[in-house]
Amino acid sequence: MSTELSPRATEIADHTKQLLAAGGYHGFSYADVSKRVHIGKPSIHHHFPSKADLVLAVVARHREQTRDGLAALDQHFEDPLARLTAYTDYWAECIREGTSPMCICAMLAAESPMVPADIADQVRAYFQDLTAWLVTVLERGQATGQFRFSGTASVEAQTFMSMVHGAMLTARALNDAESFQAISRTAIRQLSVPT
Amino acid sequence: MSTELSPRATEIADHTKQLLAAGGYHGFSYADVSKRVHIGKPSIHHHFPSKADLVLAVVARHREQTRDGLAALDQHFEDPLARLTAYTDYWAECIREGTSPMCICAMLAAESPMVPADIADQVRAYFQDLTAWLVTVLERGQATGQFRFSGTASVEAQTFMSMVHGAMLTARALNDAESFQAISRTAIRQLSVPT
DNA sequence: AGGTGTCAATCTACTAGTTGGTCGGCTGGG
DNA sequence: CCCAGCCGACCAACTAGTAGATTGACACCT
Repeated sequence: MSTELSPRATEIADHTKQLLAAGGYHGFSYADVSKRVHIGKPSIHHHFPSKADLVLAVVARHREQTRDGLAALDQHFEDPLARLTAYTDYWAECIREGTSPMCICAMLAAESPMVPADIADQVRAYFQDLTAWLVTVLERGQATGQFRFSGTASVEAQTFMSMVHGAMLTARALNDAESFQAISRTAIRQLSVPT
Repeated sequence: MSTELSPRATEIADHTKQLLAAGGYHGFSYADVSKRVHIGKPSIHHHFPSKADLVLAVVARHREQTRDGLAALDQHFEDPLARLTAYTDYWAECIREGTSPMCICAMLAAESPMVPADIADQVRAYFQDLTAWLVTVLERGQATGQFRFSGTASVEAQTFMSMVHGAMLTARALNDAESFQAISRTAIRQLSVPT
């Protein structure tokens, strides 16, 4: 099911993900990747024929990792509020530590008019996956009476997702990793029924 | 005060802004600009010595335009809720019509680690300007009893701003301009006291 | 056990095209 | 005369991508 990648290919994909998070599709080159992996430039073409192939593989991996991560999160937490908080806390740590300081799909969404179409399709699918998960969390929270919102769960989920991705932009613009956490907490509080 | 630009320089800046909105700093070249303005590539260097100069000028212009736009909006509307709605409606139309389908500062914020430092500084200033304006609107709305929120006005403003920029990403990713409007309305509703 | 074919992985050397940027000269209007 | 505006020609560096040769590990057959 999940496309198996050789160890080297995995290494290349991981470094590409970092470069992608830093500067987007047009912000890195094969030379950048080859320098980081300590490998010749043509060797990268051996593993991933074209740049589009490489980035596509990275995005596909990111979708899998996200799907697995959310599933694991669902197993650890029953409570909808705890799930939502765990999700934003995960990103807060990524941003604070500097490991993946930004979601690559948010990055590619911004560039989406200037990116190969099949990559844009994967990015759209990621946004739909994430929205779907948020819908289940929000609906469950509405059922337990922890969340209250007026619109459909779908639009409410899109709003929350937008806030998370926007908070990544804000944290970057202000060069202040902590603001992501503050913004996320506020967004969750807005959904929560006052205790 | 505002850096006067010659007609040609203005034309160049306007086209650059479009290209910037489409693909970000690394997503366009001098050749792209020269093709659109129907002018030689070196002529652009005559008006803006380097790419950094060009983009810096475009961002500075965008800051001015935003400042003027928000001031005009403040004059037209007294009501805080009306101001907030007018602000998101403005962007909703830009996105729907295709004129500036995305805020260039949101774009550059994403790329900010890979962009010349003085441009990143301007982008940060834009985010601070916008936050400051939102703070005044939110505080006024809190005073009139139209808005209710639990955190500080500053964090609440950052949250709203993040939601707007994130909604631009979502609209792009889903390739659905209408979703921006739906998300914005939801965000405003979350702030509003139920009537 | 020894030879042989296959194949992934890597390299050096190269391509054609693009990048941001420079230089010197041509124009037309004040 | 001067000077802003513009252009053709050029540059070094970089872009994604290719060609061809060299490794070394594994499998298969005798």
